[in-house]
Amino acid sequence: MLKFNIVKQKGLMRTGVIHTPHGDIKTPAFIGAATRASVKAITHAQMRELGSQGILANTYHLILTPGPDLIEKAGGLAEFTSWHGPTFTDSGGFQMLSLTDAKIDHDGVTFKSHINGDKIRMNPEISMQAQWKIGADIHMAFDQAIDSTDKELVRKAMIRTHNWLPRNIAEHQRLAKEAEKNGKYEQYLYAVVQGGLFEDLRRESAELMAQQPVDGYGIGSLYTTKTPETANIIKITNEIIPNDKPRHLLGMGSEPRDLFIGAMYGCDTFDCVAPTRQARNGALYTPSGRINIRNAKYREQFSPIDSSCDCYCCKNYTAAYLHHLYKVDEITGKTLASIHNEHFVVNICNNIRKSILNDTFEDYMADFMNKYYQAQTLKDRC
RNA sequence: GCUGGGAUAGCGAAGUGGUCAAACGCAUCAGACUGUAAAUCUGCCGGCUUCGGCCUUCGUAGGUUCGACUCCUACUCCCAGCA
Repeated sequence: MLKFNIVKQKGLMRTGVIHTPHGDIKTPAFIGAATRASVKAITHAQMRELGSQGILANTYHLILTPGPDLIEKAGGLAEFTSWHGPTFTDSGGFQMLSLTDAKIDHDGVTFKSHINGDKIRMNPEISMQAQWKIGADIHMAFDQAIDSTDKELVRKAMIRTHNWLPRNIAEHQRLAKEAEKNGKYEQYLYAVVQGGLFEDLRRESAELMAQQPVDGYGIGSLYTTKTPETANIIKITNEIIPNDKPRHLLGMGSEPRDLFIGAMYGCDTFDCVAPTRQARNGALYTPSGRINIRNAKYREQFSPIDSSCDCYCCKNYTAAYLHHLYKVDEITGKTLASIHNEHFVVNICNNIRKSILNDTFEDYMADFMNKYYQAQTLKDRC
């Protein structure tokens, strides 16, 4: 079983430490999205420097290339990437949503490779086998992600996820025994709760998941706290799943607010592509809100994006220089901006952790929200 | 000086009698971006606007025509070749 120590808890919210074979993760923590075994535009050394505690890669993408066998041969994801720290893999379940031609059946899914059109078959067993070879510390059960307000569709995806869970667990346990025999490091499995934005479905899913012999939980198919039901769904889910296991809020974090709400209702780790993707596209986070570095007003701002920020970008470069790099499409600009955004969200989680320990979470959150979402009403912020 | 080609919005470039404020690309200006098919996508892009339209444009000045970016004349400038 994955070791998870809760250091301090208040209601659902807590701070703790997840002990993985490749190191500890102090929670709450933002895990960098490294879909193809790379946090886009950022080196792993830079990730360490900005304070990241873990990265999350995607099984589907790594099956396509370079293939799980190769990563296994390299010694696993942490070794292969020279990240050396804690790692997660997503099961490939999200690609059922993002790849429009995914054909889903009772056993699994057939994807058409977005690279060369090859048919790629995935199911719980295939995903588990691939994840064990890729060798991240924490695996996600193969589930069906869905983004729909059609309750029947959401229910079907949930039932499918439930049906697949025992297969995920059985295969995971079989592979764990095999690994133990071969002296390979331990790897752990999170079950993924589904049920969309429907409270009754979420309860049903969480109750079923709570009974399972898994190491932790992913909360899937939630996307943004802009949708008012989201916060409550996180809350009721975490009220049901076991308190003593870590919880990962899958893919949610396109708004800093998502992290506060997730942490407030008991999520321990987060991942999202938004900080790096938005950075590449010129949207940078600052304490007073998101900015677009391409905007003409930054042409002559000879001070950092955020002078209170202690990331490598803000310590060394001006907004005017970044603006220029974006205007001429120099890749360094994307790197600097990605470092800044990734640092921003990693830092929020660090501050949340400290504020839980100091009993100042509410103040920190209120202060952050006021500054970041200044133009919005209090209701919008929560 | 002669001959030929050309001059269209910030730039490049379509359009060769009406459906043209004018395709398309770039640039500009702004917006969006979920477990990443995303260094991507969208909008704007002559002026004004109560967003329905109104007004002024296609080197300059005239002309033909119901009607001209499109045809004719002159002029200005650019390019190529020949003197």
